[in-house]
Amino acid sequence: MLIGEYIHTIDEKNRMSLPAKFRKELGKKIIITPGLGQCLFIFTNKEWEKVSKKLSDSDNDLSFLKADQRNFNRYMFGRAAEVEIDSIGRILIPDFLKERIGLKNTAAIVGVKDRVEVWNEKKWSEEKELVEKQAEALAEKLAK
Amino acid sequence: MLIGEYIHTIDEKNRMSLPAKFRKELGKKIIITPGLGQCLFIFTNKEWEKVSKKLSDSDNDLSFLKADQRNFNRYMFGRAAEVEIDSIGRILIPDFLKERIGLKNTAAIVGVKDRVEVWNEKKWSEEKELVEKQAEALAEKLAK
DNA sequence: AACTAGGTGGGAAAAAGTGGGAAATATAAT
DNA sequence: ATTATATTTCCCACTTTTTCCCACCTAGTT
Repeated sequence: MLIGEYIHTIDEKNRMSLPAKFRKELGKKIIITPGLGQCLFIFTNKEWEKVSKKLSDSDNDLSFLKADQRNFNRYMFGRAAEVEIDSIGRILIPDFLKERIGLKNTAAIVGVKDRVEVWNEKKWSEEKELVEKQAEALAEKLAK
Repeated sequence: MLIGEYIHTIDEKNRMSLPAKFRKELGKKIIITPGLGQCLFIFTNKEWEKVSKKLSDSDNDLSFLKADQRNFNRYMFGRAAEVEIDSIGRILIPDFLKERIGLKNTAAIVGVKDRVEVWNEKKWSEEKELVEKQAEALAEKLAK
């Protein structure tokens, strides 16, 4: 199970090492896509096949005839990347994905059960604060 | 699987190199046609056979009016071109297809599962923004 | 202190992308 | 039919990017 939060560097060559704890589970190749919200999703190959099968109405070879389907597939596949993990556990993050979530020098890498999320470090800490506050409020509400 | 986005040049001879990552899957010959939306579709030979079979099959489930179907087929087949990939991975893009989608010096080449789309770079980034905005709504819609 | 493990950085080699000239083919003009 | 002109194809060369490998740094251990 992929859990925990790590802050890693993205160097000038767009390389980012994956947390050692994640490597075994992620395998040799991963799929990295824009996620919902301001982050990227990293899927294992297996996980991705599940996801993509669901998304792309697989018993319709002509899915491109439907505008909605076309747009969604463009969104999901056009902005995904299949990435190899190198011999020491690093991946390359394509520029177009870096740009999408405003990645610069450092990234927050977060395990979320069966996927990994990649955040701009600052945005991640904001997100955390937000979620914490909501959690506290929720807790109080529940305490009553 | 064809995924990801690449920006390539189209030179004065109408040559455009295909992303190295796509070449294996695309093979030696491809079919390039006007796509739906402001882009071109590139299919592998195999994929094209599937698509064209389905499209021309008169008892398919597309519930087109006959005239509509005729026109659509004219659109898809009449302007499709079979194109060879040269020894270093480039193709020639016919002028009439360039004109159709307003291609100039650079193109966005986008893998969408089992087809490739070619966009005017600027239009592609506009399209991305648009789809991004619609994505959540779309996801919900498709989830149904 | 030396060792190990995880993370970071950099140089050299290889691959990918781009451009341009010459040969081959096609098109047009005389 | 022949020459001239344009277009396409093939090949080579340059530049940039990517990949591969090795070295270093830091923190925790022996």
